[in-house]
Amino acid sequence: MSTILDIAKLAGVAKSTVSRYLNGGSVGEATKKKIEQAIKETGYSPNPFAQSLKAKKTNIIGTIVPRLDSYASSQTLIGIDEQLKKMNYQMLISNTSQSLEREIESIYSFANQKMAGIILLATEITDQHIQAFESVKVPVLLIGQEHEDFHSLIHDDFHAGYAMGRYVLEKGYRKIAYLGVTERDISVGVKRKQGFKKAIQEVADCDVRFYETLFNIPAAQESAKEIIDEFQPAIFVCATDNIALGVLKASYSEGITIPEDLAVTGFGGYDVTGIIHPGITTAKFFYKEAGESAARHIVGLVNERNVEKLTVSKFEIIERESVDNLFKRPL
Amino acid sequence: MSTILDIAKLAGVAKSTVSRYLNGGSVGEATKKKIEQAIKETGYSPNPFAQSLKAKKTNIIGTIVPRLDSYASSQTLIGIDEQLKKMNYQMLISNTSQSLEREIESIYSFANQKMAGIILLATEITDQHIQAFESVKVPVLLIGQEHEDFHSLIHDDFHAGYAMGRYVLEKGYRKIAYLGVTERDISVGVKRKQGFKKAIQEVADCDVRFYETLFNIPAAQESAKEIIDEFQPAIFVCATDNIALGVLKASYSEGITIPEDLAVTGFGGYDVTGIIHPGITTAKFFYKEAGESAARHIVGLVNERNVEKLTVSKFEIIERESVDNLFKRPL
DNA sequence: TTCATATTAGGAACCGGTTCCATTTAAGGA
DNA sequence: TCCTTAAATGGAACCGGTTCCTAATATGAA
Repeated sequence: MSTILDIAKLAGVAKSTVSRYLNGGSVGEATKKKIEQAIKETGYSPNPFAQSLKAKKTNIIGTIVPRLDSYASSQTLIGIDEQLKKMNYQMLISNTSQSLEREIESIYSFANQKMAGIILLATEITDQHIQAFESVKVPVLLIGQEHEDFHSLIHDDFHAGYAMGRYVLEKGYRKIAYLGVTERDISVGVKRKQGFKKAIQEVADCDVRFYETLFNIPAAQESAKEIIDEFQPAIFVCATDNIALGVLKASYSEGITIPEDLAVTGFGGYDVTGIIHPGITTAKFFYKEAGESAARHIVGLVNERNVEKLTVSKFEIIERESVDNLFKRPL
Repeated sequence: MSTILDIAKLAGVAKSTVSRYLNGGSVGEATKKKIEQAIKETGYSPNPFAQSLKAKKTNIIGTIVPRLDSYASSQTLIGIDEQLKKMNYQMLISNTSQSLEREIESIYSFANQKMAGIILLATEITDQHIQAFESVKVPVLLIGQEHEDFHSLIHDDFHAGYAMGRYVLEKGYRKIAYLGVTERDISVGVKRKQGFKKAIQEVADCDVRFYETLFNIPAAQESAKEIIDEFQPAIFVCATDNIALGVLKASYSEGITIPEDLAVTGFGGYDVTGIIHPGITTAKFFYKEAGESAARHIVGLVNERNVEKLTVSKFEIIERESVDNLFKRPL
């Protein structure tokens, strides 16, 4: 591997001149030619460590993600990555396997590695997170959770919840099981439910019960089975698509047909909800677009441009076969 | 951020002594104490760029992946990542969005960034790949494709194909559509088919036709529709789970019931094949375990230990509802 | 006590860039 | 033609570590 000094010697100039050439300083035409020639001959390319050492900063955005094997994560990462590439930044992924402790470690580790900025695909913001973000002097952007102290990009969980509530009511459903998750997850556990509740409160005669389960399919399946036995809802409104899939599995094993005997909705817009049969009605979020937007934001922050503190990403209700129109049913 | 010089001053020693302390050289007891104390006070942690600049090497394994949003990719990445962490290495992901050109770029870029080793989740090995690997002096490991010049870890596509063939025949199917992919993908397009063919050749009276489609679900759905019209197979043996999902969609829209009117099998063992109803019979590969194994291999190569050139990862046939037992059907 | 040999510690060079500063050269104005 | 000013270039210091070499100190054997 050749160094800047090799180029300098080959071109017969000082290495400072080569450096200036590379970084757009003032260099004469004749010298430019010689340096270009030397670089072409050797295939020289600067050592990024030497550059970062001096600059005390990289052009890398560290991205902390709780898991790699989720539709939301991978789509978001793809969006971030593609947009960063366009802006000549790199993305470095740290997968924490849903360990909050590893999240904290990653923050410090990214700071130590002189990342230009940090994006956190957040599930829960603890005091430790806040302390870590404040002690490292690196720009930070949260995705998926909102926090007053930091820049964040969230999905419109509240309005998605509201729209889903309206949708379900308009289809004629009144006996509803809302299958949510822990309230420690503000976006998924609180906001979606609040939006949904608001829609419910606007009509009378609703029999709605609220339940809580975990994020994974088997847990949701188990919960659904119990709820079906005790409450016999006409519809499950699930806080995530995975939970909806759990409900689907439960209904298969109970011999309940969808949507005739039981309707189901989800949140997320995961690919799988459209692949399976019946397709699941869901509130689709635009993860990839959100990732792209996040990339632009963090680069804005890195370059100390003015960036809105809170950005809200859109959603869309996708109608599929898992919900029937009760008003159109033959009597 | 404090530097090694700050620590040296605080402890009243030379910075070379601090460096020796950090790297396990000979340091007296009293000095050790002082340095420990200074490090604790400042929270010092070495600048990785300065270290890498001198060492001309990092402890990072660059991993090139054609896409992030596939079950196989994400599981493999998780396996690599977890194992590397255990061995005190880091993983850096480069997503190429299925562009071969970007794959080549990534190889050179990783070399330039002094990666200790490179793992490529390969789909196709071109001359450009070979040239790139040979010109950078970095250890390389291929996953998913085999090449005589490089170390590789592959799934046992041939035997999985054979086992799937045997399975299908044992269930009594004889009118079979094999829905494969391009032969440029040796593992998926050639090996699986060859294994399957071998099984077929062992029995008489088989009516098997071979088709080719793309990797994505809509394309597979389209192909399946045509094949159903022209050939009316009793079963689709699909080269990937995604293709099997396409067949499923096609049969829904054609009003064909699975497995009564048409059976389907896949390869891969994607989560979704077990979530949906009917579940898809598939040859499951152990992506995460393969990733872990790959991590151990590349680290072995980096440390110039002797590593087998070719490793074959296991598979398992998972029986689900998408295939019937024709021999047990009532007449 | 003296000499040989380990241990321990410090100083300086080096890794490969960037940047500041001083000097030379060229160009333009008077 | 001479002087001022701008452009082009080289030299040296610096970023924060590691490592080699040498010197000082301690240890143990004779």
